[in-house]
Amino acid sequence: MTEKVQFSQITRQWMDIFMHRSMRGWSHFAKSTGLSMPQFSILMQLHHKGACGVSDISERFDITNAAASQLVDKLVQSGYLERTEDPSDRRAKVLNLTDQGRSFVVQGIQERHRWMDDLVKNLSTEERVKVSEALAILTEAAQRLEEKK
Amino acid sequence: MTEKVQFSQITRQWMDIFMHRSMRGWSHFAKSTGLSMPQFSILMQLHHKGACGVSDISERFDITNAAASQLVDKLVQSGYLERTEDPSDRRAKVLNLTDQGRSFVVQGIQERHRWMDDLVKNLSTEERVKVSEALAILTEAAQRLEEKK
DNA sequence: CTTTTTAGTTAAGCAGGCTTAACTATATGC
DNA sequence: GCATATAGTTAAGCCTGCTTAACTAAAAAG
Repeated sequence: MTEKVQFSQITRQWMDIFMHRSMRGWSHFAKSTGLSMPQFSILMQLHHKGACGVSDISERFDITNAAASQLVDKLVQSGYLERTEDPSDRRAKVLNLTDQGRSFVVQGIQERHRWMDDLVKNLSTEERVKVSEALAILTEAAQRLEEKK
Repeated sequence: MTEKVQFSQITRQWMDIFMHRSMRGWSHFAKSTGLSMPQFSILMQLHHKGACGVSDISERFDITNAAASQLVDKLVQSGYLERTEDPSDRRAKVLNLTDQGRSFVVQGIQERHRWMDDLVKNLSTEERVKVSEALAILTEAAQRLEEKK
């Protein structure tokens, strides 16, 4: 029982630190690119999940189709997104990151990763093995959870 | 060498999933409370770091004092923040979460934690021990890194 | 073939965040 | 004690995101 409580405490502590760090980092990075957070989030979403349509964006961010269309349009105008007609359904559009758009997101991800690298740098080899194992376990569990839903 | 590459890959994969989830969760939660993301972020910051002044907010979020003052004012009006005069410097204000403000943040954190709980629920006891150990290591490393800077 | 549904766009209008500029009030340096 | 710096507020104005409403065009249903 105390085991369980302690375990819970450990995960919570870690989450608090990690979430705070990554949120801070992302909003700072987005600002440095000159993009608004909503705009940048769309780029991230596309990088994470791959090509999609305008209505997927509106669903994902819980905004109207109109709002999504306008945001997407700005990103297309700015050269971060490519909007082509879906050949299988000519009403729909297929959104894709341009090279420039992708490079923005990748750059942001790398900055986040750098923090983790700094963290890990000072660990011993055994510690690193432990961390590696644990994160692999969690990643797998997350993927399983995703599928089930 | 391949060890190192693999390790790097594992942490990256985990970070991508975790960051994506938590960002998505936070923005969704903030919206459900009726607060804007900037407003909610201020509440989070106060919960994370404790009481501070208006200019600490402007520094932290890289906005002008004027903007911070206005955001804070809205939160005070809405009853989520308490703004009192600093007795040791009567120019300065001390910002504190009200009970209602704190409860919002805590509620958000708990929703994030629930995801992690779901993740962990399906792990074996040994796996849980491994995860627990590893997260404790990372948390400690993060705290050490914070101090050094 | 007509009706209805779906995907997306456009325009008007509102609300929010942010900036600059001007201001008040307190604290600090010389 | 006076000049300067610091903490915060207020107001005007801009830009962005978002919504509703009206619209186009294509697909699906009947």
